Amino acid sequence: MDADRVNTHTDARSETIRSATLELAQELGFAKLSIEAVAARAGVGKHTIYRRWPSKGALFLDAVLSSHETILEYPDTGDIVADLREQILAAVELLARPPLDGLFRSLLGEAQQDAAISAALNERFIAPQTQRTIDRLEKARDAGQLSPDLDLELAMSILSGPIYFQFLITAQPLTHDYIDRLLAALFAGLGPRP
Amino acid sequence: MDADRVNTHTDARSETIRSATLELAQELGFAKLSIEAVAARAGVGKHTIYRRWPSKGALFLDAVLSSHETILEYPDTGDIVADLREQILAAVELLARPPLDGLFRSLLGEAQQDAAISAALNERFIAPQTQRTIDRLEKARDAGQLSPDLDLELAMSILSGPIYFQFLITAQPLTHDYIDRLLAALFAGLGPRP
DNA sequence: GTCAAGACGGCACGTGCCGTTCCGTTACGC
DNA sequence: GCGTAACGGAACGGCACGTGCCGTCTTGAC
Repeated sequence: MDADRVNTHTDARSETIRSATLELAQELGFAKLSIEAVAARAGVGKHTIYRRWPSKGALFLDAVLSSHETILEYPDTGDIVADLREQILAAVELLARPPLDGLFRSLLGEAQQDAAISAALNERFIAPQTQRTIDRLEKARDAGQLSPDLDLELAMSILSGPIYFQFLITAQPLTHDYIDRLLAALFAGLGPRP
Repeated sequence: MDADRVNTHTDARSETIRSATLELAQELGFAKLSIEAVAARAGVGKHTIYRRWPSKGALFLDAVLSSHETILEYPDTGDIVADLREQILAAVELLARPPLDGLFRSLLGEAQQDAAISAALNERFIAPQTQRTIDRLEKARDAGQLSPDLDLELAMSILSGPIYFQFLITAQPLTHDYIDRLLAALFAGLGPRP
């Protein structure tokens, strides 16, 4: 993707703007966030913002993702279920709990209405996260812990989908217990055990 | 939920407004939709719209959901996998393909930023749909086609989650083949077969 | 050391839509 | 036939948009 579509500059002024954006987003929510308010809070002209980011959505995405580059690495203890559980819990604790939950939800919402945001979100967050999961699943498959003919991209959807569904669609709480029951059901399969 | 939160009036004028809303949403997308334009298209004063719906989002939700009351009923042939497959395909064909896909995506996006929309969407669409799935799953469990200790709400998340994930997050196409592979993997389970 | 070029903060502008108010007209219940 | 309520339409103040135009400050080439 075009590197200019979303600003990733590291100069101090860009950092100030990102901080002001995050502050205001926490205070007002994404919907009521305005470029004018960000400029005022950051002590910066509006031009300086428009020169760096093409839209409010792009600025917001960059601010949110830059603030937590934490790579949510995958543990590898050799036990795929335990490792998936740990990684999912870490992601849920970070993204589906205060203070980030509202911002992350807004980000996913905005991506539904702006193709550029959707693409940038995929490139900077979803795709890398997906790839790490697939890499870990591949090791597990090689170790005989997964069905040998399992499509790993499909497995990724199966693992992530119910979490996002709970987060975005039904707005039910993502408890540790839910994740344990989810993993158990997925590995056992829906059908009756012979 | 408060019945006034989302208008469901059936008078002719409300219907005209809903139609104008859908037309403009198709032409411009939800983001560029405005109450002023809807009022002009419908030949109606803005007050007449504000009297019926509290926000652009509420009007949009009502317009989209009212236009397709199609209840996406569940077939019951006795074969749970075949029935799930058919119902999922019907839902995907209706909501994830033109002309409704963009509108449905916008609706889910808006729900992430407006709690009232989220609640109304759940009440009018998500919850009923969920309940129909659970009812069908219960029959299947009683017939011994599902693991007897399966949590049916969890099963609902497991079935729907990957579809929504593909639709909202990765923006990958929802092919028939994908759905077949999804169902196969879910019923077989992720773990190795003994 | 000088100086041109560019980025900057600040201010103002025209535009579009918001949600509300007012006005004169129409439709309907009693 | 009369009063009430909803109506279409126009106008309102307000806000944020994105874009100009200032005068200042920074920076790098020579």
